[in-house]
Amino acid sequence: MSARDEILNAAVRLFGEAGFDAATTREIAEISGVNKALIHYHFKSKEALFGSVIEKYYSRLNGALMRALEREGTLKDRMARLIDAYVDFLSSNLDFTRIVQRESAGGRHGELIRGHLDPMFRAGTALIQEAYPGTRSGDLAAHQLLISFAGMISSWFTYSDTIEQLLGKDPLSEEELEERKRHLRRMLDVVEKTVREETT
Amino acid sequence: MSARDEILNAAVRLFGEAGFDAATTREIAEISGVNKALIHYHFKSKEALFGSVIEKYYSRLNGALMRALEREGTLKDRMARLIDAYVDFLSSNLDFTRIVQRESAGGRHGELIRGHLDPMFRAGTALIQEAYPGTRSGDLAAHQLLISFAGMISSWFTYSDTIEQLLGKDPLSEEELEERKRHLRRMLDVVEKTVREETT
DNA sequence: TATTTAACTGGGCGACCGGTTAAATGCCTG
DNA sequence: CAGGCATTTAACCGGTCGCCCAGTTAAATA
Repeated sequence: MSARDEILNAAVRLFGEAGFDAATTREIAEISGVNKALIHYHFKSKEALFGSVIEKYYSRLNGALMRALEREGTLKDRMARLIDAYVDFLSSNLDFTRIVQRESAGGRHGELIRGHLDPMFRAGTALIQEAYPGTRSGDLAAHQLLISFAGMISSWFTYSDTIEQLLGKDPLSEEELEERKRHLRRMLDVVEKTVREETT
Repeated sequence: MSARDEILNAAVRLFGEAGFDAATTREIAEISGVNKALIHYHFKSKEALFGSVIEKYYSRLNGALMRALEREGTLKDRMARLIDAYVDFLSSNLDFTRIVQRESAGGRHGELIRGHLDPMFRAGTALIQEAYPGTRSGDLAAHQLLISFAGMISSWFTYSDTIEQLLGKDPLSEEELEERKRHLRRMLDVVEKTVREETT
């Protein structure tokens, strides 16, 4: 692996574990087995390094979600796949997940995160509204549903430590993640049925 | 107001706006119109000050949720009130909301947050399981439902900036918050009906 | 009035941070 | 083999941070 990639890997790990401020370029250099001056050679600054990390992972996430959506099937099937793909991506990139959660909460890098989140949200609401015209307004409006499902998904990771205490099991294990996915599909089921009945 | 309270108010604001690391004791002192050494006189350290802030607001949150639960009504009514009270508290304490969101994501203060979250989650699951024995396991298990609703509620604040871009309206305004509450109550409606039917 | 106690002040220290510089070296390729 | 890019080394800087300490003020207590 190139030194540049080593730096990126160490960066996402440290940013995820400690947060942007507490993560030092010195430690990132140490972990990636690279001199700290090299970080400023490849990336101009700590901020820019952070931006590269975000860019890299959002690009991957976007690809994963697109792939899940583009395959054939009913909208409900594609949505179920979308949820699965989202859960899979977050659980496979826990450091990134933590970074996004921390920084999207009104941090200095909120703009960066928002720039990636916004088109995804727009695409999502448009998709729902096309299939279910009843969701253009009302208690089950498309944007409300989207935020709700996004929250249901991310909360499993947000509260993972608390859930572990609660269940006595690792919520990030393969089994528990599958159970969470079943729950989410079931919620989709229940909501979709209601929305469908209201439209007709 | 006592100097101690001034410090606490400035602290929750700065911790919320900038995060623990970026918030400096000097600026907290400046905002609260107090000498910076006084912070270390009243609270022993920056960490301890942070702990006092968390303690203060979780104590209030606990009180608000308890009050919402203890009033009479069916379980569903009490749950709807619980959701309302949670939304009201978060929207009235946005700095605290941001702090919790940031720090609960595997930060250095995760333990502190978890210590408050854990008993609330336990009480919540127990409540659901008592009323709906069917939620002791399965796709709509009590803990899954609890995490889902917690996520639905907090996500409105987590993504508030993105939602604002999306809707062109302030999601934290009185009107939009009421609309969000209606959505949440509707989700509760739909889910409760399903769980009730499955139990019988 | 004398003494204690708590609240508060100003100054500064030591540590660490991100970033810079400049010279030297390894390494691949044309 | 020449040239250019990647990387190392090591010293350094300006700035900021949390925190500590000696001392001051003022009100309560004896």
